[in-house]
Amino acid sequence: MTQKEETMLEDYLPFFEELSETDKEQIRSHTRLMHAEKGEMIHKGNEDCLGFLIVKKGQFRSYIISEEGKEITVYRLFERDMCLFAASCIFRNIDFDIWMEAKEESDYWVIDPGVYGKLMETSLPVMKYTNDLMASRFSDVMWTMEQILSKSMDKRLAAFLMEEAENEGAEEITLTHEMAARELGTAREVISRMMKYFQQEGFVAASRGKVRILDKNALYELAEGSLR
Amino acid sequence: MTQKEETMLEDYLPFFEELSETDKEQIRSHTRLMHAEKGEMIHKGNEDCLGFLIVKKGQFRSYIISEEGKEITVYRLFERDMCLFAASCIFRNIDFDIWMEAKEESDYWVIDPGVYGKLMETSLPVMKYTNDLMASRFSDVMWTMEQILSKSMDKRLAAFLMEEAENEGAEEITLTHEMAARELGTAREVISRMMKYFQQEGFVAASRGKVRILDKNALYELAEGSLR
DNA sequence: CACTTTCCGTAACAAAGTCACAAACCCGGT
DNA sequence: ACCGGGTTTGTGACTTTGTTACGGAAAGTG
Repeated sequence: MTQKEETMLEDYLPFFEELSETDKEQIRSHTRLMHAEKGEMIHKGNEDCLGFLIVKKGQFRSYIISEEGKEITVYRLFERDMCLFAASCIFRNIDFDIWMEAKEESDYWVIDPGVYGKLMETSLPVMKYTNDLMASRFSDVMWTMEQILSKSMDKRLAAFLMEEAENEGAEEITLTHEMAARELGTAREVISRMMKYFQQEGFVAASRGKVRILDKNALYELAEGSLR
Repeated sequence: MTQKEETMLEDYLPFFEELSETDKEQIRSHTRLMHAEKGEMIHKGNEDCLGFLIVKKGQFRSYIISEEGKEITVYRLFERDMCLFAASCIFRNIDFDIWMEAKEESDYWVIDPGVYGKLMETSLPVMKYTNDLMASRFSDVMWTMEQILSKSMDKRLAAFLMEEAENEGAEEITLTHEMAARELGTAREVISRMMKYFQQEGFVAASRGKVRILDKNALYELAEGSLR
């Protein structure tokens, strides 16, 4: 790892300055900078215990998956976001499996779970930060839960399309019906039907694997209350 | 608060022995023993900041509620369980509203949120315990999410009925269709339809506000994979 | 008992999920 | 350019779940 990268890692960790010099060194020497291609899975349920994760560049989606293979995204990670659940082995009370996939080409740091765990057990600022992070993800999941509970699929899809356009910084987004279904925890056919409706109404134009947003306002009105 | 109650509170808090004498005294003097009648709501979304909660006796359900009034239970609290979310004001990253209701006549302690918050900020064991607790509730919620995502309503209802029977320690449980619907996040009519089916199949016998389990094995088979 | 409230049953319809299959599209190889 | 195989989308038929709108039965109250 180069000096430049080290410096940046420190910037990304809010508690870094509060650590002792030995702890800082521990982190520096047990952090890997990694790279993921678009679509690459970096964490698969309980198959591994990767470590504490910091997004340097790019975007990830965290999702759960049922035995039958049905997926739903529970939260997203963007630049500077961090996640504990790829290191669930260091938390004895966590017994769910989460999957993580790069939404685009991404760079991320991984702090060794053993090192982070030990640090957490001995440093109040780190433990506090960990707690804040957990609370933050908790809120994400609760938000998702509320959406599932109370919003109809057309509203959720409209919100999702707007977010994707926002993320990509373009009117046209790269997205198959299958992908949207996985995000929202529904079936591909349901998305197809709604896309057909959205097209008929002139909200979007679609071609294979692409969706172009035509009427932002109409989608916005539909999505009302489902936007973060 | 009598000597006897104080002694018991200490038994319920795993980190108590690790505290300084002044911190112990802080907790002792800022904890109230409270009582709730069956059906009583002890926490309503963001209306209050009750404090850190410890169940002494009884049972609570924590649920979320949509704008339209649709509810779903996200986790339960039993004897010795604790909960942070009635003190969400001390966590800046928590921005969801949770409601809590006594499922039966219950006794519980409430530690003042300010005192708990301060203690947490200064004591590593308390912060660690808080973190464990958060992780534990997180797991509960993720479990609920998976159920919603992948289990059909009949399986979820079967599982719920068996749990209720387990909790009450009896074959006959006190439960209206409305109550079951609120637990599972569905509509009363859906429960009615399924109860009718369960009765026709001879799984249960029902009368107004009561359900008696007749065929435990059949329900168990249905519920397979939806039992905690 | 009459009256009110709560609980349950049900029909009719809408939304969403499942299953099955076919058509359209894209890409690489010839 | 054409062919072939994989991927993506379209669609119909059907099931399950959610919604709306009732009415009636059961329990509680004065």
